[in-house]
Parts: sequence; structure tokens; C-alpha cells
Amino acid sequence: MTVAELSLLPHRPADRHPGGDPRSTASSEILSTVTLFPAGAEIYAEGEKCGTFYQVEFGAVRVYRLSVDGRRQILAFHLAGETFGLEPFQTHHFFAEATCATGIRMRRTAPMQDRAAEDLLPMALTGLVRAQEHLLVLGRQNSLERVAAFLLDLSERQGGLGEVELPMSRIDIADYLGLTIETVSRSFSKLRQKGIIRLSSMRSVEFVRPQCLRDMAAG
Amino acid sequence: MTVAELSLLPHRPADRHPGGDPRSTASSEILSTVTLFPAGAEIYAEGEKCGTFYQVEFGAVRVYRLSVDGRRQILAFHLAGETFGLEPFQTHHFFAEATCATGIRMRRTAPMQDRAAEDLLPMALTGLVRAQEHLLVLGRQNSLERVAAFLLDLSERQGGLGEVELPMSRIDIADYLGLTIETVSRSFSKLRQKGIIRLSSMRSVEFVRPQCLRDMAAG
DNA sequence: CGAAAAATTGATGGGCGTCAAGTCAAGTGG
DNA sequence: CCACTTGACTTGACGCCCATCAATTTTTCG
Repeated sequence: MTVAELSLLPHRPADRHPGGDPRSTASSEILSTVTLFPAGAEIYAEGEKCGTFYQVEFGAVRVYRLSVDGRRQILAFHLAGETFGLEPFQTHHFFAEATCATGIRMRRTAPMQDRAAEDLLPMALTGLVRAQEHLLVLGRQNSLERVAAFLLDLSERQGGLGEVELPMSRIDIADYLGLTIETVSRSFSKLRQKGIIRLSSMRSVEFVRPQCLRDMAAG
Repeated sequence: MTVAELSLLPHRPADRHPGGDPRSTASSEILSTVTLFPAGAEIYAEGEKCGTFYQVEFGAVRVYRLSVDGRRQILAFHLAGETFGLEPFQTHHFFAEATCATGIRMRRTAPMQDRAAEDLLPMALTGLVRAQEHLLVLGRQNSLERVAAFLLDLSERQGGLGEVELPMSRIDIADYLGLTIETVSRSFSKLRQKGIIRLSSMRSVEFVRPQCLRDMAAG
């Protein structure tokens, strides 16, 4: 996969200035380059050297590992506005790929300097909390509960409105929830048939009865 | 459950001096109290205020959460020599209990001071790595693979010899691996029948064919 | 030794994986 | 604009793994 590069102002999709040259502005130190990754493009691979932080500008990223027989477990999705790339080793133990057309701001880290630890801790803790929540889902919930919990999690991270955009395929969702795409699909259908959600499009879910979802996800 | 307190020198079981008064020795700042928790005793509970670090002297600890309908998911075991208690909120979101007779050294943390962050990061990262490994197991492995991975993990953390002491019940193992005690028991039996392990006692597992275990756990 | 808890073993059923076919959406070229 | 292709998603049929229920054995501990 090829990768296009373009210079952008920091942060929000609305802030993008594809025409200008943002490097010439006053606040030059917080500026950086945003790279565009098409769906499926690799951001980093298992075995590569660590040392870069990534911030998602738009789109989404999957971080996963493969077992020897090809089974894939997605450990985390990273959505617009979120930061990732911290791993406690010299080399990456995971793969990171864009799940759809995704813009990513990359920042090379000073290799383990003094100030760094303070920035790192919140990042590590966020990852830890997410992983722990994820463990509860994988360990003890059935397929419907998993999908409900997933939709709610996405919704909260997108701002908590009654509509969720799914920036990833069913396969990605399945590999995140420890299910198959068929089971994920059936779960969506069941939620739809029960009038709990509505699928305005393939990748857009509307919460018709949000409390129902919450009750299910609570397990 | 009641809790007995006794003063001890730091770290290893062999270091214990239940008779003397270790506080009067020269290296007084690293001294602290070791509390003895009988099997099942609560160390902290969901909702309690954070602010203490714990180091396991001997025995083991389970950290878990309950869902509304009573299902329990154990997120982590902490064995002799390991440290725990870090949670990124003001109050605990989990329960911590001794899985067997357990000695724990407790150290109250300066509430978020400067130096603290540096000590915290390795702890957070260890937790993160463990949680991620655990996610792979819960997401994609069958019961035999889970038990194999669990035994190997315990073995490594105990020094990597061909014998593992299980400082927890089958129920604890089941709730850690997202299985039932029956399935855990059957998995042990199957591994035993295949000549891969031997159960020298209820809570002591000998690796007869370690490579077999590793092949299974690799998934 | 006797009671209670823990662990094992067996029988049965359900949920989810697997295999397979069908539907839908998006893109391409004529 | 429409036939065709391709990939993603959905739906159905079937089987297996593991949960559930139940009985028995083993271990622990008073």
C-alpha cells in the first residue's frame, strides 16, 4: 500500500488547511506532518523499532497480533483524537493498520528522556483501563452483550450522541470481540429486529433504545 | 475475615523475623509492615479510596470485578514478589483478595507527587502487557490452550522451573480464564492423560513435556 | 473420624463456529 | 446507462465445544 503525505495544522478535521503551508505560522513547535493512510495500510509492524507517537486526526486504527495459525486478535481501536504507539519494549510487539482512510499525525519521541515519563503515564493508564474493560467483555459476555458493549464504547468515545459511525469492517469488530463475522452480523440483526438499534447505513448505527443497550452491556 | 498483622523485614519469605523488632535497624526507611491475609480475605474493595501500594511477600492475590448478575472476571493474579494497587482513579474499581494465606507489605503513596510518576510507569506498563497477553488468550484460545498458557505464565513468574505451585483454587483459575471449574478440571485431566503434565498434588503441577505445553499455548 | 468444601467425572443442551449460499454495495468498462 | 466483477455483509444449516445440571470422589479441617 502506498501512503500520501500532506502538511496540516494540528488536531481536528475542521482545522485542516490542505492548501497553505502551516509550518510558517507562529506556533511552530506543535506543528507536525499528517500522513494519510488508505484503508488497510500498515502504520507499524511487529518487530519494528518503537519511538514514535501517533495521533489519529480522522479515521481509525486497529492494533492487533496474529497467532501462529493465523488467528487475529485486535487489542484496541484508536479513533479520531486519540493517541497511541506506546509499547514498553524497544520493538513493537503488535501490528497497527488503518481500518479505513485515516489521517495520522506522527511525533518522534525523545528516546526515554526525563520529561517523557510524565506524558507517558496517562497514556499507559488509558490503555490499561481499556484493556481491563475489554477483558471483562471477552471473559464473561455472550455475543449480544459484546456487540452492545462495543457500540456503547464507540459511542462514548465519539461524543455520546445517539448515533455511532463504525470506522471499521465487521471482520475488524469480530476480531476485536473474539467472535466471527457471522456472529457479529447476526448480533446486529438481532438488535435491529428487537428495535434497539437502526442501521441507517452499513457503517452507521442509530440507538433507538439506548437504555436497552446499556442493560445488555452491563452483563 | 480477620487480619493478623506482624512486623517483618523486607522482601523474601526467608527474610522474615517474626520475633524481633525490625524498625530499630539501620535501613529504617525501606522497612514496613507485612500484613497476613488468610485465604479469601479482602485487601481492598471496589469504591474504596486508592493510595496504597502492595507487595506480595508470599501467597497470591486476585484482582477482579463482578457484573450485576454475579459473574466474576479475575483480571490479574499477583504472586510473591510482585507489586500491585495502581489504579488510575481516586477510588478502586476492583476487588482485591488473597487467594490463599498471603503476606502483603503495604506502602502508602504520597498522593501524586513529583517522583511518583517514575515509579508508577513500569508498574502501569507491566499491567498493560499482562492485560494484553490475557486478551489474546480470552479472545482466541480454546479451553486447553487457555489452561496451557496459564500454567506457562505462572511457571515463568515463579522462576521457570518444571514445576508450578498453584496458589489459587480451580474456581479462581476458571474465573481468570473465562471458563467454568468443570472445564478447567477437564482440561487438567486431559493434559494429565496425554502425559503432558503430572499433578503431584492438588496444587502442584509438574511439566512432563514442557514443549508440548508451549506448542498448545502458542495457539 | 465426620462434615463441609473442593475437585472430578458424566450426561445433556445451547451458543457460537464452520461451511455454504445468497444478497447487497461499489467500482469498472463497454 | 447497464452488464459484470469484486468484496462486504447477511442468512441458513449443521456440528462441536463448553456451560449447565447432577452425582460421586477426594481433600481439607474441625
